[in-house]
Amino acid sequence: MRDDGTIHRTFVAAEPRIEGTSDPDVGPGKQADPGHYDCKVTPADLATVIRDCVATAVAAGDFAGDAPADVVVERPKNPEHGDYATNVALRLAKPAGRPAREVAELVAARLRALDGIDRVDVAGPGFLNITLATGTLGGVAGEIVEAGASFGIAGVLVGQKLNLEFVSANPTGPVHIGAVRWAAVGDALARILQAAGADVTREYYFNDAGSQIERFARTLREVAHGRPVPEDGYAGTYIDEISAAIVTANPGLLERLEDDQTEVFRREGVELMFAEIKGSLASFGVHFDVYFNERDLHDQHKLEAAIKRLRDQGNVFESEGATWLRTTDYGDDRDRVLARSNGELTYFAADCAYYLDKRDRGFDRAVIMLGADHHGYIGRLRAMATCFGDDPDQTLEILIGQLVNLVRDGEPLRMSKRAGTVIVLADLVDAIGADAARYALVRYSSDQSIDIDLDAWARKTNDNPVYYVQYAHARTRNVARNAESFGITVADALQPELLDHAADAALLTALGEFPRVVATAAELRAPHRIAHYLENLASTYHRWYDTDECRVTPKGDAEVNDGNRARVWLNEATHVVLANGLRLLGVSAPDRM
RNA sequence: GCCCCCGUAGCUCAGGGGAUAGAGCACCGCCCUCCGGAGGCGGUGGCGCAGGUUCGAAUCCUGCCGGGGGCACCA
Repeated sequence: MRDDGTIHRTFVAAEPRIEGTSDPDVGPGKQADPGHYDCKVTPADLATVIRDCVATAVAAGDFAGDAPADVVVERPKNPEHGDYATNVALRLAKPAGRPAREVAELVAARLRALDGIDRVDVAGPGFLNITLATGTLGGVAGEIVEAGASFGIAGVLVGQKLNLEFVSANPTGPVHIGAVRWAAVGDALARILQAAGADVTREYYFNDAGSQIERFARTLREVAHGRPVPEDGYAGTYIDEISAAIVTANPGLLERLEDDQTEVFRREGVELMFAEIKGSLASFGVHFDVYFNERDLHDQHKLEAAIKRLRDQGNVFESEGATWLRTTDYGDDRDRVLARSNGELTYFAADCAYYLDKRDRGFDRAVIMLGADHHGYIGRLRAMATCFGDDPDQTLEILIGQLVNLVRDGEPLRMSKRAGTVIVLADLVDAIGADAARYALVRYSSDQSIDIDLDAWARKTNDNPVYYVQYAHARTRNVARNAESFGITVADALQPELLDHAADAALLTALGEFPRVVATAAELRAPHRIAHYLENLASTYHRWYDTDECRVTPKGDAEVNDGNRARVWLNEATHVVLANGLRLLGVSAPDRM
């Protein structure tokens, strides 16, 4: 018997909850007996129910100990192990001072008394394998269809006000491939965090001050005059285009004083570059709530204010004519310069001011996504937060993602700024489309460095995961269209007990996992978990679709029956979850392909 | 030298302490009188090495070995 292709996620009841009990005033530890449960068990609150059962057993003196802080309920890999399984008894055995299987039997006895649970078996070292009553599981389809777009919304992060900073590419060139991963992952993560209940602000830090901008401006000016690109300048066709555009828009510009010219090229060059960056991100489906200008920090003297604040905290010192922050007191491997000996404020000083500004804007936590080449920033940023008097474990979270390479014809694409062969966001979208690009970039753990094979992701075949998932969604819509022509729709009430085939159960339990997958993806900042879940769900759906007993429309010239009418709900529920999941990844869910 | 990430099937990757470690691709054998075969069913095949913690380790800790990236009064 092969695995049903689905994943096994967990339910965790971390907070004591008493929903699902008959008396809201009776806490878990006070229930007299399990008969108090007069409402039906549903998969969604199974963890809570088990937790309460354990508490009841303890209160009744079945065994000693406390209900564990979290009860883990998972979908067993092996279908013979029931619909759900829990290891509570294994965790309870030690404090109870009794064999795990004995404890398991005591908990099982109480679970069996509950309405909605068909069977509870004790297996292996003391696992509880729970089989839900047919109608209990089938009801999931109704809950999902009813919840629609809001199915999957979890509350694990409610009350958290997060600032999520990502991309933040310098406006001295188009968004290059290295930053594109963060555009895709950052945006997906923002969606997932919001689905988990967090208040999320997407922010782009726009480095429009500093020497790299001056180099950019000088390059534009030199190119306009037909002179060679400066040694430390930028190259690429975009430079020629922007330079020419500025000259056209400003007649007589090249006759003005050099410094005046530079200022015009700087201001308008940054403006044009930024418009292009925003445009390419928009074509990628990525939008920011805040574009934060570094220049504003300078103009409003926030760097000086931040340094004063740090000085007041006693963490600033002068040495060799420069002003330093003593970050080594808080784990950094060297102290950091805030103001150089020539009086110029450093980029790090701007980082300090920017962090302080985020905190002053009321964010509980600044989440910053950086490429692996910036991992050295972690130490100094955390130390800086500590220097401000914050606890960086609470207020600062730096997510490091590994690098991405593009591959074509099995060969890595070598990129050279000088040769103008830089691959930018727009090129990637042109090559494989926004859907495939986003999916390819979020499908892998950010801890993993990845090669994106342009040929593979451009293919419209089943070795392309994004098409596999999208096809499954399109298939749900096609089935719905066919069903409608038979008059089979979700307008008819669901009879959950008719969803009684093993394939129905496999699909229902997979669908029911979605909220937990969203919660886990949010907590672990791991969008790729959504992608893997969707691929497994698509597989489970296809298998269900190919099961003759689970047809939505009648086979041949058979009459429409209640089984068909029940299964259109399951088909619809699958559509809802696939669409919701794809939306979290910023990938479209087509009705037809 | 120090720091970060990775090492799981031939390949690309999942597996936040639990039962027989999963999927896709590739390879072999099947399934279109049947809601879209862009699909499904079956088979072959794996945790870098060595210790440690634990009732239980791919998962946590230490050390080694391999691969990738980083260590500015640059931005």
